[in-house]
Amino acid sequence: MSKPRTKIQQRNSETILDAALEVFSQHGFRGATLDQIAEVAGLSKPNLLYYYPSKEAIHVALLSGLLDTWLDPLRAMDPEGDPVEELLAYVRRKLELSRDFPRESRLFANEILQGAPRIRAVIEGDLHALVQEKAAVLTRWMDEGRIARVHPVHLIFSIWALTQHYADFDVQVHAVLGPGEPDPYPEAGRYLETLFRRLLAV
Amino acid sequence: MSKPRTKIQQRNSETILDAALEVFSQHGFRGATLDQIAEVAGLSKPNLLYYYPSKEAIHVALLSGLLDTWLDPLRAMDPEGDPVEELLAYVRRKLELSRDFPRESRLFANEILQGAPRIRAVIEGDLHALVQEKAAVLTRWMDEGRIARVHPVHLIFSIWALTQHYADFDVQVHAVLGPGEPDPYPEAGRYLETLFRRLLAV
DNA sequence: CCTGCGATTGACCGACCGGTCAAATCTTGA
DNA sequence: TCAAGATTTGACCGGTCGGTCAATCGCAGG
Repeated sequence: MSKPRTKIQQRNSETILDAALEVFSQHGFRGATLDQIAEVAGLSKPNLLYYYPSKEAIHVALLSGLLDTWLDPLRAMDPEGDPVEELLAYVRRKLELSRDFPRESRLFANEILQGAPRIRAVIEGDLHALVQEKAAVLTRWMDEGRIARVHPVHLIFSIWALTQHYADFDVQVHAVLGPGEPDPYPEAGRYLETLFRRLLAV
Repeated sequence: MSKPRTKIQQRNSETILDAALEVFSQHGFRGATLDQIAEVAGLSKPNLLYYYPSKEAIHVALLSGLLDTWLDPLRAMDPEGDPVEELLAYVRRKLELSRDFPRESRLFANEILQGAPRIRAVIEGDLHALVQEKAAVLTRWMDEGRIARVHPVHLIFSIWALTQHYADFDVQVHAVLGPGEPDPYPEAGRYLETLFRRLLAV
């Protein structure tokens, strides 16, 4: 768990992780090769393995570093704030993550698609607990009549699904919209705001 | 394009495609191996290549066979039917596809995630045309005041995202819900019906 | 200048990959 | 029955994979 010490170690470790993110998110774990990652990173393959003991170690480092960032917006949902605004802020922040970090989203999607072999424990542990905690907050808001009553966990699922879709299925989104509209995110933001406002209105 | 002729060819071709679906949907194209597929199919590797000329040919056969099935529910949306009921029927049918054919959904997700290298042409052609056609129908319905005005293509995206989520992220869904509720689909169906009824209500 | 250690790499290894091929086996119809 | 074609497979090939290792490079401190 100790962080890199020298400047060179710091820099190369980050370079490798960034290159690995690029390659893993595009080809999946088994589809990615160390040679590809090394080439993108501008390093030799043995040099990669000087900083990380194995291909899997790079992947794990990437995933564990990512999970916190990914869950932060949900953690930030304030139980004492205005329910609709808190939820919409979460939707907005999550959509921004898709727009600004599509590679991270796809890396995560790849991992889950393949049965989450390397992060199942975290998903069944931390993620499960966090969602259940926030679902309780949502249920309280519904009990207080501040948002409409829907299944709280499926509400969270729908936020994930709708926002991540724009990163994970980027190619499809652009192909279906056609070459006319290059950036779908502004319209997506408006659409999702409408959707959740109407869903949650009491 | 000619279909298998003898009974044996028919049976083995299907066996291979089913095994390939199992393996490709779980590991992606590059992550899957012919040996794995052969083992699942109960055939030898050279025997696989007697029926399909290459690994890629199996994958393409799978994808092209799948796309029609996948798009049929959207085609079935009747421009002369009741707007809300037509849309909800589409949502329901799409959710049933996720429940009954999760491997197909994951295969498709894998392909799109990796940039759709093998079906980009179809996506930019047939799929684009079909969605634009149906978007025009939705726009007409909005003009007639029969459903609320939202961006029609993003409406279709949201149906895809919300329904496919339950197949593609199956592991996450089950982990987050916990071992208590084994089948999320009934609740998902109710949730999505509520969501789209409220979104579309005029 | 040298010395010592962190950083880097060319060459290589065994395993596995997609695919080939000749030979063997099975099925069918005259 | 039996020849001919369809089907099946063990053995194998060249290439690529993740990973190793000894040798080298480069730089900071004395």
